[in-house]
Amino acid sequence: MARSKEFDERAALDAAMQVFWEKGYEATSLSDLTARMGIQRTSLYATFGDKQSLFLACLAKYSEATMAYYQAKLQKETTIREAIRSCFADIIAAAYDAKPNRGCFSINTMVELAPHDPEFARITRHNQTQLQVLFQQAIERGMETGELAEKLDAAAVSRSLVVYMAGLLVTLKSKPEREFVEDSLSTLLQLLK
Amino acid sequence: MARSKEFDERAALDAAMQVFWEKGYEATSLSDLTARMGIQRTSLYATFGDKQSLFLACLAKYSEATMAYYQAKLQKETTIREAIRSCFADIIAAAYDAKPNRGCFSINTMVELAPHDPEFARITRHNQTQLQVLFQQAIERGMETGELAEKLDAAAVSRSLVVYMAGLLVTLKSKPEREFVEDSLSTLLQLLK
DNA sequence: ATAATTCCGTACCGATCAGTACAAAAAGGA
DNA sequence: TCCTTTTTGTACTGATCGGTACGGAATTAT
Repeated sequence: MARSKEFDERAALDAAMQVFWEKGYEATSLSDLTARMGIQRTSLYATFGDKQSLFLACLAKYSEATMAYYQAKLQKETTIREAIRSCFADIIAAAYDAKPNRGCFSINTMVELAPHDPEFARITRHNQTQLQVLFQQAIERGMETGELAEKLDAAAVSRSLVVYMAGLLVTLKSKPEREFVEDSLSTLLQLLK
Repeated sequence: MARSKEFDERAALDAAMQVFWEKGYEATSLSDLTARMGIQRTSLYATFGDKQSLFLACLAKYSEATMAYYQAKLQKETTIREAIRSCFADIIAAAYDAKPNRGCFSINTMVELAPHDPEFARITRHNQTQLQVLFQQAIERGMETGELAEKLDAAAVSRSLVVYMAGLLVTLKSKPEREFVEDSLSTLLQLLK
């Protein structure tokens, strides 16, 4: 038999995800990846395939983690309204903490790759839709419990929320005044009344 | 004296803008630029400086044109509400016509360059703010004429609008179902009631 | 210990990148 | 017509890109 791998595949994939998330696809070089992953070029190709395959694996990993995060968050808070507000507030808080501000991996990919590649358009569109469904289900729960008004169109409102979230993630990349995004968020949440 | 330029500087700049708008900064090569601009490499450097200088000139040209477009649009329509709806409706319509979907040059730049370059963060943030002011002024006019409710917070609502617009431009890059974005838009415009 | 098998490190591939040197060509002023 | 000045086209620079060939090192089974 042969020797076994000397590195942790999951850890390496996670490191690659960080690089792609921060720099995007084109701006990330194979040297960037191997340096951060702590493995050699040859090992990378043998384990993850070429650059695009690795990127796809990273994006999938990110999507799963993110969906699990939002699913948990939307069920934990005391009220639906507060849960949703908390999702957006966390995004704002993270943007002013992190350096540099990475935003959302899926949204970044949507901007960089979706327009020229139908496969990436499909994947990122799917991620967006998954998130919208989570919001819709949360809103519907809120309507059932009486927390939210019965007249709400849960599908339409949740669609507004995810479109707005994409806008928030993008806008934060320019480091606007906190007041700017916080005012916009407060206003948006009036849609839940 | 010497010979005069053989090409139209404005036309060349406009051509460069189209390429950068469509492909972004990094993905655009000097060869892409010279091919579309119809000039030689040397002429490009002599006239516009290096790649980044040319990009900045293109972004400035785009911003001026876009602001003029929105300023005119927000004053032309019959009602403020309809004028604003029309701004967003045009974005949606353009996204399904154009191939590929270029979105907004300034927003694209915000995603690609702002996180790693404070100068680009400043420029794109400024563009975003300028647009927000246009919306705010329009809303204030609507409140004065009685078209819109007096209780509106024009600044906060206009901030929501531009954040949402960024989200719309980004979301459209994944070619979602029209229903998706149209539902979200109808819902968002309830903020103007 | 030895053989078999897999991983790892280096060094390289052709292609392309942004940017430039240089000389021929062209145009204006005299 | 001739000289000066600028533009233009070609060909090149060193660097970096994604991807790979290949041999030595390490590890397991025999």
